[in-house]
Formats: sequence, structure tokens, C-alpha cells
Amino acid sequence: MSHTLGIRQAQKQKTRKALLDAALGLLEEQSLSSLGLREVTRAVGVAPTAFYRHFRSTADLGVALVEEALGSLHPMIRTTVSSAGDSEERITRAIELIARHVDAYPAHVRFIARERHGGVQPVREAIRAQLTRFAEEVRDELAKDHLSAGWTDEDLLMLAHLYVDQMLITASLFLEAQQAPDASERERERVTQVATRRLRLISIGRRHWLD
Amino acid sequence: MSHTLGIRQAQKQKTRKALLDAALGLLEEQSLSSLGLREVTRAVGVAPTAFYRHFRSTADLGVALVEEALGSLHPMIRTTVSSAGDSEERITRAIELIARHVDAYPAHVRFIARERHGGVQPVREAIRAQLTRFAEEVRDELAKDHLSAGWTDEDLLMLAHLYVDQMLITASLFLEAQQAPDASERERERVTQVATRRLRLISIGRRHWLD
DNA sequence: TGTACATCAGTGAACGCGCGTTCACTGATGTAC
DNA sequence: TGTACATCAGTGAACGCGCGTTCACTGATGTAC
Repeated sequence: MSHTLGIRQAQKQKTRKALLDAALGLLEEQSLSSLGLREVTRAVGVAPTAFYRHFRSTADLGVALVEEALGSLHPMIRTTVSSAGDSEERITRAIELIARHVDAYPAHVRFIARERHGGVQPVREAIRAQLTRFAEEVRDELAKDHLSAGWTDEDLLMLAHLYVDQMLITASLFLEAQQAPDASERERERVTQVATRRLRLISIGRRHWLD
Repeated sequence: MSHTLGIRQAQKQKTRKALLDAALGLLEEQSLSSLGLREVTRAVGVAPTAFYRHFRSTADLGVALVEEALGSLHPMIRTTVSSAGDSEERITRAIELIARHVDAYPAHVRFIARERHGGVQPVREAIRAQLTRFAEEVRDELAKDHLSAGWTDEDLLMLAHLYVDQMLITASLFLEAQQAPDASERERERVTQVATRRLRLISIGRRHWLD
């Protein structure tokens, strides 16, 4: 049987999750560096002092949000890069996956895009560390592809970073499309098209890299 | 002779510039959404109320900073894209130009990277508008190149956006390299190398786009 | 050039408010026997 | 199973502080004659 937490631990986890969720909601319209501890506890309905039972500061909460937003994405990225099919099919599948992820977790995506270059150093570093891991994982999968024969490890990592950056840019574009006042379905299709073509161009560059 | 401002106008412009400069300095360690009006006036040495003679709010000041950071860059971008030489030479020149710009205006570059997805809507929109203009200008220059024969306008704009995004990513990488505790010269060279290869791969993709 | 009045960038006091943090506390949950 | 004590998540009062904004003001600069 699975490990069962005590009542006390379970309740603590529940409050912690409520704080993270409330913070994520409040961060749709501001940056982490202006997020107040009292704001968060007020949204949850607990006393301001309860915050300290879970996090040292809002920066600390931000680092936890990075883990929540990106920590579980690693297996998904690996399987996407190493998936079957020809280049065009894989591009289509990858972009569809990004679109669905943005639909499912818009606030997480916005948080990462916003804080990647945001004003809170520990959070920037946590995001950077996760993205570096993503790039290394993408490189590992790319290395298995026969198209990578003759590539240096450095160039594979360069390409992997290019893919990771495109993934983020695309996610951010889908997010903007989502918020478009009307015709957001049209916007969504436009983003799908332009992101597909970007990846297609990169894919072509990849195939002719060693020419 | 050039238009001379009255003493009053000249002094007002001087105070306004001092507010912008102070804000830019304070924004190295925080986001615009947490920047305080009193913080800025304190740094300049004027009364808090003086702020209102120049800006309605810190968001308004942020929009002015976008103009200052990006407004003067248009001619530079046009000439860079349309410059002479073969593909490799142009890539080298473009990256060197970015590196020099980051050295000359690090705070402006950081501000744009930070607030592009930041928590202040009018500033995000001002940045977005400038970057759209950049992309359209890049497209116009690309369209003159014989390599663009047969390209749709849509695809040219896609490529232009790809270039603009790479420009920002590269600038942001140089900025991080600048802050590296030691061996920042090594870091700088590493960034130059990886940015060069990225552009090279995109350039290869461009050449074979219509294959 | 000189005078009388208008403009307006910057001042300084005052306001109400929400902030982060401290502290001793409460009472439900956990644990030892 | 029952009892006595320990733990600790969440409370609520209190603190000093800096915030954005208002208002009537000052005095140098600008303008009309």
C-alpha cells in the first residue's frame, strides 16, 4: 500500500498547495518581485503568519513554483523528441503537445515566461537550471538519431537549446493567443502555423548542417 | 541654428532624464511592477511629488523607458540586415554589434528582457509593438535579397521574427556573461560561438527552404 | 530696457493604508507507556 | 484501549515603516506691453 501521511501532514500539504495556487493566480497580473505575503494568505484565508510555516519568503515560494511548473515536464520532453514518424509529423505532434500544455496550465506557463528574466535571482536560477536540464535531455535524445551522425556534442547542445527556446517562445505565443479578446481560435491557428514553419526551417538547417 | 529650449524646459528635461536613469538603475535588481515612485525620486534627490510633473505612474515611466531603449535601434537593425558580405561575415558582424550594444547599454537590455513578459501590461504592449516593427523592417530588408526569391511574405515575416527573437536571446546571453563572477571574457566568447552557430543553422535552413 | 502679471517645476506637510515580521498563544494531532 | 505529555500548524495582536496621493505653497522663468 502507498505511504499515508498523518492528518497533520496532510493538512499542512493542503495549505501549502493552496498558497502556491493562490500565488499563481495573483501572478497573472504582476511579477513575483511585487507579490506580497499578506496578499497570498488573504487569498487563501489564513493568517499572514501561517505563511512562514511553509516558506521563508515569497522568493522561496517562487522557487517551489518553478519546481511545480517544470519538474514534471522532463519525461514528456524526452518522449516528444524521441517520438516516431518523419520530421513533419514530429513537428506537428510537438506543437500540439505545447498547445495542450498551455491550455491545461496557462498560469504556470505565464509564470515561467515572466520570471525567467524576472527580478528575483533565486527564481531565475531555478528556471535556468531546469531549462539546462531540458536542453541536456533533448541533446541526449537527439544524439540517438541517425541524423546526428558526425555532429559534435557542442553542436548537438546548441541545437537542443535552440529547440528549448523555441518551445518556450511557442508556449508564450499560444498564451497570448488564448487571451486574444475574440477570434482566439484563429489566433491559435496562426500561432500553430508560424511555429510549425519555424521548426521546419530549423529542421532543414539541421539536415544540411554537415553539407 | 538648432531649436533652443527655454531654461525652464531644459531643466525639466534634465530632471526627467534623471528619473529615467535612476529607475533604470533600480530595475537591475527588481521588476517594474515593484518599483516605487518614492524610490525613484529619492535616488534622484527630488520630492516625491515632483514625479507627477513627468509621469502619471511608474508604468508610464516604463513605457518611456521602452521608447528610450528600442526607439533609436531601428536604423541600426536595418543596416545590419542589409549589410554587405557573405552569410558568415554578416553573422559575425551582427553578433559583434549585439555584443557592443549590450556592453554600452546593459541596463536597457536587461529592462527589455525583463519586462517583455513582465507584470505591467502597457509596457509589455509597448515592447511588443517595437519588436513587431523590428520584424517588419527585417522582413523588408530580407525581401531585397536574391535569396528571398520565391518566398511568400508570410514566410519572410516568420524568418524575420526568428531573427529578432535570436537577437534578443543573444543579447540576454551576453548580459549574463557580463555578470559572470570571473572568466567573463571566456563566457563572452562561448556566447559568441553558440550564437554564431545558431544563426548559421538558421541561415542554412533559409538557403534550403525552397528545395 | 523695465515693469507687472502669468506660468509652472519642484516643495513639504499631511493622510490613511497595507506591508513584513515578532511573539506568546491555542488546540488538534502524534507518541510513549 | 487509555492516559499523560510533546509537537507543531495556524492564530491574532502589535510594532514600526514606507508607500501613493492630495494640497496649498514658492519662487524662478516666461510673456505682454
